Order: sequence, then C-alpha cells, then structure tokens
Amino acid sequence: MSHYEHFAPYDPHSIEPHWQAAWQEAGADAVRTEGDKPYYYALEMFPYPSGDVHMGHVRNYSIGDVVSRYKRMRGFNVLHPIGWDAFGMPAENAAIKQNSSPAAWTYANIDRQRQSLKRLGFSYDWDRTVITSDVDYYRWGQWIFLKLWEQGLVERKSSPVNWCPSCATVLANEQVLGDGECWRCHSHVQRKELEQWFFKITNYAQELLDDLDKLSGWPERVKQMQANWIGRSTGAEVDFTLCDADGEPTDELITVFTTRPDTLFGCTFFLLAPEHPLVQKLVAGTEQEAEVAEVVAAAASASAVERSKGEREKLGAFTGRYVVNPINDDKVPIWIADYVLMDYGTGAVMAVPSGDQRDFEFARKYGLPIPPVVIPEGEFFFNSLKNQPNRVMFEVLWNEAYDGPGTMVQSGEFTGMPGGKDSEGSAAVIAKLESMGRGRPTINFRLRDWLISRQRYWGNPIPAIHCPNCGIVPVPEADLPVVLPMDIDVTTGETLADRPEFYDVTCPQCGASAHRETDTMDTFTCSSWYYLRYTDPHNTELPFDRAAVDSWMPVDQYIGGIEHAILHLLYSRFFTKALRDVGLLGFDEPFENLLTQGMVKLNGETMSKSKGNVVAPEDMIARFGADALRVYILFMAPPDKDLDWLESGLEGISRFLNRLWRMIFDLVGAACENTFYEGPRDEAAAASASASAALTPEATAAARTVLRERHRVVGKVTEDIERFNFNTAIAAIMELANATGNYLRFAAPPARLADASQHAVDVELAETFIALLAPMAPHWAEELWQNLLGHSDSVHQQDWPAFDPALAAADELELAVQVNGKVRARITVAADAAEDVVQAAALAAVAAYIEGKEPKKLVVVPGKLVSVVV
RNA sequence: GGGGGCGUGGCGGAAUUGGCAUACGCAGUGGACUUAAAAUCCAUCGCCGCAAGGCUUGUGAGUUCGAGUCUCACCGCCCCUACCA
Repeated sequence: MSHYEHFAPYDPHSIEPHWQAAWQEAGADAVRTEGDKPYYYALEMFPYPSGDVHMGHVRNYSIGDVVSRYKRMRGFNVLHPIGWDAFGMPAENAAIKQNSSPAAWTYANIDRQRQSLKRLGFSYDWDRTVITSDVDYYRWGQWIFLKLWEQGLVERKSSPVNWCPSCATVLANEQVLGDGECWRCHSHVQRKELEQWFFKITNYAQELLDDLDKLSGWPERVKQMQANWIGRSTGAEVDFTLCDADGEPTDELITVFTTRPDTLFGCTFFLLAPEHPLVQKLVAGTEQEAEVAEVVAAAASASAVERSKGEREKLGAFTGRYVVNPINDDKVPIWIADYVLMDYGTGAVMAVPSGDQRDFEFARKYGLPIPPVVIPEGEFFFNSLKNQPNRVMFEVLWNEAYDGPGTMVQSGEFTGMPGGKDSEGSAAVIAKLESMGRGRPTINFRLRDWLISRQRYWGNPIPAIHCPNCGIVPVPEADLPVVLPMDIDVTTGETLADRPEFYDVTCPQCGASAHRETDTMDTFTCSSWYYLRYTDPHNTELPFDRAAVDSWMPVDQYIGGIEHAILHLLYSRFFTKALRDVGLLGFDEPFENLLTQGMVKLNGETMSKSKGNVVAPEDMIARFGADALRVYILFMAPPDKDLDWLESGLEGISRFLNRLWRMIFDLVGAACENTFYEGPRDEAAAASASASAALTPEATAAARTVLRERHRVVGKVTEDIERFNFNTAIAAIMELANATGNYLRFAAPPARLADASQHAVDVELAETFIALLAPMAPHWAEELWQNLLGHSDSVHQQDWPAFDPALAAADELELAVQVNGKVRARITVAADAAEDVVQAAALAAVAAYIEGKEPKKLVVVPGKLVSVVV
C-alpha cells in the first residue's frame, strides 16, 4: 500500500538515511552465494585512509555501485566489497604532526570514510571489509612472503637502490617518478648501494608481457604502459677482451648487451658507466685517474636531479685502456661516459657512433671516428661502399646517426647483407660470434626486481631473522604473525630498530641469539592480494580458500585511477602468477576487465587541500543529497575522461530528480498539486468528473508515442550501461521524461486514470523510470518503489526492465532526401514501405531541385535517407 | 627522442557500422503563474543574414552519392615515458 495519500515533495535528507538503515537492517547488500545464479565480481580500488572521502572516490565508487546494482538486477550473485589500504608513510607523517600514533590516525580516518561511503548509499557487503593494517590480514601477507620465499621468489641482495632522504627509506623503481622524484613526497631520490629485500618479479617478465594479449578488457593505453615498463629488447651479448696497461690482450672479458649486433664493425670505442666497478681498477695510478675521477664525481652529483633537464651534453673521459672487438680484432679505447647506465644491460656499451645518436654526439665531441656500417637504401653517396668489406671511410657525412634498416657495408663477410634491428645481418653476426664462443643471443628486460623492504615503522613486518650462524632464516610458519607493536612513538623518531624486545630473538634453527628483521614491507605488497582476501575474508587457516577464490576470481570488472597503470596493476598481476605457481589459485590474471576513471577537477586543476580548491562530497550530500551527487558525477562526462566540477550541473540533476519524482506521482494518480496538466486539482473534483470520459485523440497519440519511447529508452539504457556510457544512459532517461511530460500535458487525469488499460501503462512507465534509475539513485528509487507504488520488496531485487524492439519501432518514418549531398526535403513513409515507393516519394519531394534532369544515381538507406545524384 | 590520446556551440558533452551534426544537460533570452521573489511550466537558443538563403565538427587536400567518423599533410593541446645501448 502506498504511504502517500497526497503528493509530498522529494526530500533526499529524510529518505536517504531511512533506506540506508533499512538496507543495513535487512542485510540487503550481503553477498549471496545461494541459487544457481552466475557470479559477478565488481571491484573498485580500495581507498587509502589519508583523510576524508573526496570526489575522486565518489566517482570511482559510484561507477562501481551502478555496475554492481545493475548486474544484480540482471540476475547475478554479485560480490561488491570494500576495504582500506591502511599501512604507509602518510600515517607516520600525520601522527608526527598531530602528536598522535599512526594507528590512531588511520583508524579514525577509516571510521570517517566508512560513514561517508554509507551516506552515499554504496551497496558494499560490509561484513567482508578488509583493512590491511589488521593483524588478521597482514599475518597472511607474512605467510605469503614465506611461500614466495620457498618458491625462490624472495631475495636479499646488495644493489644500487633509490633512497628518499625525506621519507628516510628506499623505494622501488616504479615509485621513482620520471624526473627522479619520490612518488609520495617529490624529494629528489638518491642512489645508494644497499642490501635490501626483493621480490623476483623479473622471473615473470616474459609472462607479464605475453599475457597482456589476454587482457582484451583492458584499455590499450594501460597495456602499452606496462609493455614499455617491462621493456623487452632482443639482441645479443658480445664479449670484448680487456687489454692490459701495455695494450696486450688478457684473459678477462667484458660483456656488453646490444640490440644491433649488425653494427659491430662500426664500434670504434667502448664505454663503461661511471659507477662500473672496473673503472677504479683500470685507472688506479695512471695519468688518466684524475680526469676519470672528475667525470665520475660529476656524474654522481648530477644523476637524478639533472637527468630530467632536457638534452644534456654528454660527458666522458678516456681510461687509457683498450678492449678487443671479437668480430674484427680491432683494438678500441675504453672511455667512461655519463650516459651509460649501470643498471641497464651490463653497464658497459659497445659504441657505434654512425648508428646511435648518443654515441654519435660523444664521438663528435671527443674526436672519435664514425665509420658508416649500415646505410639506408637509396643513399647515392654510399653506393660505392656497397661492396666494400674493408673499412675505407671513417667519417659519415650525416649530421646525425642512422639507426634504421639498411645495407651493411665495411663489415667484412657480412657486407651487403640487410642490417637493422632484428635483421638477417644481426642474426648472421650473432651466429658467427656464437661459433667463436664470443657472443650469444639474449633477451634483455628493463624491468628490475621489486624492492619491497622499507625502513619504516607503519607497515607489515618482514618475517625474517638474521642469525650469526645460519645467516638469514625465515620466521617459522607456526610463529606467525610477527605482530607490529602498537606502542612505538613515531613522534620521537622511534622505529622498530629501537626496540630490543622486538628484534632480540633466538634463531629458530640453531637457538643462538639472533636479530629479527626490522624493515617492513612496501605497502604495495598489501594491495597486491586484497582482492583475493575479499573472496574469503574470515578464513583463519589460510589467506583464502582455493575453491572460494577460484569461484569468484578473476575480477569481472575492476575500476580505479589511471595512476595505478603500472605500480599496483603490475604488482597484482605478478602476485597472481606467483600464487598460482605456489598452488593457491587456478588462474593467470587477476582482472578481466579494467576501467580507468578520469579525475574530478575544479577549473581544470586537480583538487587538493594544499590548493584549497576541494569540493567536499559531504557538503554536496548535505545540500543536494547523495543520489543527486551520484547521478551528477555519472552524467557530466564519460567515466574515463577527466571531469570539471560545475555546481550548476549538480543543481540541474537535482531538478531532474525532483521533476521525475513529481511526474511519477502524476502517473500513478497520487498527485494533488499537479503541474503537468491543467485538470482538476483535487481528488474530489477528479472523482466528480465523468468516469466515462474518453481520452482525446491527441492524448491517445501521445500515449502511443510515450510507450514506444519507453521501449526504445530501456534498450538504449541497457546498452549504455553495458558499455559504461552512464552519461548517455541518463540522457536517454531524460528523453523519456520529456516524452512523458508531453503525454501528461495532453492526457488529463480524470479520463486517463479512469481508463484501466491506460492506467496500467502509466504504472508501467513509472516502474520503468524507477528501475532504470535504481542503480544510480538507489534511495530515490527505493522510496518511490516501496512507499509510493506500495511494493513490499526492494527495487534492488527486481529484474531489470525488459524491452521489445518491435514495440520501439515506429510505424511511420521520416527520411531525409538529399540532392547532390545536400538535404533538400523530408518525406514521411510507412515503416514497411517498399523501396520503389520510397524512391518515387523522394523524387516527387525534390522535383524542384532536379528540374527534369535524369537522376544519375539513387541510393536508399533504409530508415535513414534517400540520396539523389543528378 | 619514443609511445598513447584528443581537437564538435558560450560551457559539459552526443552522434553504435561512413547516412538528417550539435541528442541530453548547464548557462542565456522571452513569456505564464506571483503583490514580489523562489520554485514550476511554456517558448526560444550553432554562426552570418530583415529575409530568401548561405556557412559550420582545428587547417588544407583526398576517397565517396554521402565524411565529425576513413586516408595523407599540417597546426594546436593533453597524458605517459625517457640518455634503455
């Protein structure tokens, strides 16, 4: 039964809290696993509790909520969980600032964010909440660490790493921005040689690259970014022989990586990175020592900071020593150069100035020879070299290196072969080197192992023990969890390394007194598997049950920001593959479909506290209600595009919900203050009007139109939601509202409501609006569904409205008639009119433009237009 | 330097496979209702033009009966990435 005796205005502030409480009471959003409904896993990237919920969250979670509610109405059992990525630096910084503790700050923020998310009416199964700083969660992170260790995927090694002086911790490569800045605090990152913990993600480099092809539901852009980051290059390792101080070959080899073995004959010098360990040995006590040291020092100080500043002049120095080129026994000088990177390839490079722009510039600067070895087709000037196996020309006449495909010249037995990347010539040179035992084909990746240790307190402790006898030993599984002490006082700079009661332990293998690892794990390790825990969040025996995880995973739709294109998404793909190999799960990729939503900006700028241009969701809810906010943020732009906040747009949506609310009251006859028709304004008058009054012809026509529109719009909205075009889905609902407004103006209530068959259509229209908007404006829809229409069950458990394309089809169509490409007339024909009828009608309509000329061509596009050419 | 994307009214944006460009909304303008305002409703709303008509999807060409959409060149903007050998 309807709760509404009379019209009541739309009041989001009373209905939203009401339904939120009612849904919670009824457990409406708990995941259901019963029945034979197919499973659907809708997931949004979980928030970091760094403050209040912001508009970016509202957008992310509104999209996810529409997807989940829609899929539920389409007959799926939907898993739609939420949690918090709770460990990390900002909590420590905030605690220091507020003289509090990271835990207190974090959990207070989580409470506030949880309230905000509830006020927005998102349909999360709150019982499955995962908070990464809860020991029930992070203990399984430690357990997984041990499993990866057993699998040979954990390594402690010394290497040059990124050190952020401001955060006082090391960072993974992925967490250093392009300009050498820390991803969190934007300080300049320093390079340091340190012993650290790594996950061997490089073991999966090839699979991570190959499987991108399986991800047809991912944006091309994200896949491209990952492919670039993994950075696979095919080429060869080539062994050069080091000469002693007198220039005589020794037994020592220096290996380089090259993608262009075909240019090996053009190698006229050899380069080492300034940090290369050999450099000091080569120059110690020589006359070159001072100059080399100068370049090394310059490179070290410039490294991270200056690298970003455009084209930097290359800097180098001769070491005084030589190597022998294995392909032609040339003796070439060893230089150091600041553009050679220690952590790519081998830190040593064969320089081919005619084929590499950097080498070219270096050679020009230091007067080194630049013999051409691969020349482009049609270069007349070099034709004389085409059959020249020996070197006759030392200087190219280009102003830059040529690195494209071409013909090999001055290259001994290979002269005349096609050269270039992965060319026949390259293969031939590699084969020759291989037969001499001086080279081999190789694949090189840019991807580095993932540095996961952090010298910070607020993180998941690494479960390892340093024993003076046994070396590094894992904490036994039975001793887990290694509990993070909650009473560390970060305001005094205290860390785990200051707590003997934390690190003084006995070795689990030999019983000697030993030292527990005090580093914690990168927070990205926590976010690399939280989506797996959601499938079985209360498991106390395992991180998740294999059957549970396999039944829900992979995630059907993942939604989050593009900023995680590499970091989080690559790490999660790695975790999935590694855990598959541990035997914990049975799939290769975690996220089947990915939607990267755009940012919410204000006047073209990102909203941020420091800029003071933040529009707070809570304020908008207070003024317009959560439903209006949700619909607005879906309406203003397609989800993957950036969106510029405009308050007048939100007012517009608020008006639309109001207008549709009133219209639905009109449709079901509950309105007393109707604004859509000029009929009697009270029920007594309506009742006294003739019950047998018939609908006018205009009203009948309008009724037919609106019913047709109803079927068209349901089809359109369904298709648009499937494609995440929420903005056009809402526009289509608005079109139906406009058509309904028209209809209501013609069809005044006494006649309309007295007509039982028409009244049924009116109710169907009302139900259609409510169902179509239910995923986006859930409270608005529920109030109308239950309290106006009098249903006793939830709108969110209804089936998605059906539509019949046949009923959407008009019986008459208007076609445009073009003459020579210009629209000159419009004709109305029956929808099923034969083509010759249409042609005749079209020619008659544009007779004036043809003026007796014979039409050369006549194209009829069914349902669209007729094109006449004269 | 490399990779990806984009360019449509005053604004956000639409146009599914090459088929009536500017849907839907915002802002604006005029009107009704009101003592008045708000709210609501009606009308109008790409540009030039009194009009007839002409022009219009960054610019220029091309393919086509037909191009916002496809091809080529150019201009402009955004994002990612970067001495990766």
